[in-house]
Amino acid sequence: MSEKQEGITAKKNDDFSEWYTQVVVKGELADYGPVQGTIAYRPTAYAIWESIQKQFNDMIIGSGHRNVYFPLLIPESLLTREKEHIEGFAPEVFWVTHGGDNKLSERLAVRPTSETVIYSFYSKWVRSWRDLPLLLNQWCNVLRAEIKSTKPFIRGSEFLWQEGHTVHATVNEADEEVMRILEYYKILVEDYLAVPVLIGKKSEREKFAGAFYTTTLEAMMPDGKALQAGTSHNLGQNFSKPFGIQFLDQNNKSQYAWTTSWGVSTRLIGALVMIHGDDRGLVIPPKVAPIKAVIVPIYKGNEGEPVVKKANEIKSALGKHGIAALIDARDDRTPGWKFSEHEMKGIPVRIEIGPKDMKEKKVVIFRRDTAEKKSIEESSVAKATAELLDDIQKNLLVRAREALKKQTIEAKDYADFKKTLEERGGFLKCGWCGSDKCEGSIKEETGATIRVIPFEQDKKIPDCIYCGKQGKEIVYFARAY
RNA sequence: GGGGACGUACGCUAACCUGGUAGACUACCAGCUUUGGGAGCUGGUCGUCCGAGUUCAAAUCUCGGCGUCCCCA
Repeated sequence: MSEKQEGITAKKNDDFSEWYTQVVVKGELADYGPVQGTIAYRPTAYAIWESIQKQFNDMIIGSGHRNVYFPLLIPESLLTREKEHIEGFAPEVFWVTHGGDNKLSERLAVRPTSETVIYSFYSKWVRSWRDLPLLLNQWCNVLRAEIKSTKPFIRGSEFLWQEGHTVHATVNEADEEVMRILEYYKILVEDYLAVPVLIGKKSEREKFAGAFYTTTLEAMMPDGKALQAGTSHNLGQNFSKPFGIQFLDQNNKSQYAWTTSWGVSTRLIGALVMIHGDDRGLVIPPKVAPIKAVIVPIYKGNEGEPVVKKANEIKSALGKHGIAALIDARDDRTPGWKFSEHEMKGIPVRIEIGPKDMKEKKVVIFRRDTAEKKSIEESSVAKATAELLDDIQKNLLVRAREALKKQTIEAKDYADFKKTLEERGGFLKCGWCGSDKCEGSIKEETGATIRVIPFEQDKKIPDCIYCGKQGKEIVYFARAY
């Protein structure tokens, strides 16, 4: 492959960070904005996001949730009402202080998350046990001032997400909701994005600011750093009390409600780029790819017409199977150029049709994940493409699972823990005594934090990796994005 | 949170040290020729991150801001 500058020049294994930036920018997913940490989501990235929205909406609407929209601006007095919550978010809140030239009497926060503003409504809307559960979700943007190390999709000052906010009569119902959503997230992330995750709880130190407890999905990136792919929180009565979300139960007794919140963001796009991309560029999992196949007609001089006509026939054959395809019949680009470009942009399947194929009634079909090409009967192209798309989707998840397995390492002792973390990163599986002190010391000494306390615990719990006392739980430590 | 490197056209880069007409490649536009792994010829368009200072003169020197990347925590 030539080293032309418009291609991806960084290697994924040599310079991961530079490689990621090139794939995102040159693959035309995003472009940097004029304000730090902001990006434009270009058509391919936005289409992937819409695909995520569709899948997740189908799941939550099916289970009785409804979509809504709440205000962007939150008065300071409201944002600061729950103490732990504001302490967690204070450093990254953007404040609106002026309307035109006039200084506002109260500062307004641009939402970093919407619990507080939403609960100001919920306190009015929830009156009776008959109003519960209240199951609402919104798709919106949020802003968090990120001063250092921003990365497109992974960490930015503005991102898109969904935030679900539900109210329940009992803690059990809230628990069930938290787990239901976590399960939906797992399906979304693994079955659609082909990104395997570990699921479990966060430690007290790492939980959402103000939460009773937080559950999480954690993915592992090829450079050995963990990425939080989504979270689902049980907020207990921590918010219902300061915000006055109360209802009268069947016994005419006033009760504080139990609330949950949960979200996934456009960060998921970053995860799929990091996990599936290669030295040629993006690899988009077929289920979320806006264009599943690109057809490249190849011809000499004035022989193009029958080839382009054939390409159109193939496109409509694919269309009948529900496969969105694009014909690239530009005559100012050579086939090789087109191949490189579509590979860089991650289109899962390419179909090449030229004079040789026309004679034999065949086409060449190429799969992006393994870069394999083969010649097939033209009459079977739709079926073959559908099968190939399925196979690519499966293969991406299998490959990613293997990588996750290799990057999940049992630490023998603390020296081994530090050595492994330093050399290759990954999830370090070990015992933990449950003390915040050990967790904090490890973070200070190594930069690693408890990413997840898995729900599925082994029978035998090893001693704490740090203090050597009786282990309470098995946990996974990692450095994280 | 700490440290380092760097900002010149879409991109990559030269001129910077030693102040004096910003140049190459690529991309882009037009035309012609081309098409099975980043095609050729001819012509053309586009640039010194922002602000202040020093100077007759600033891409170049000084200060500040903004931005990007890397390493460590």
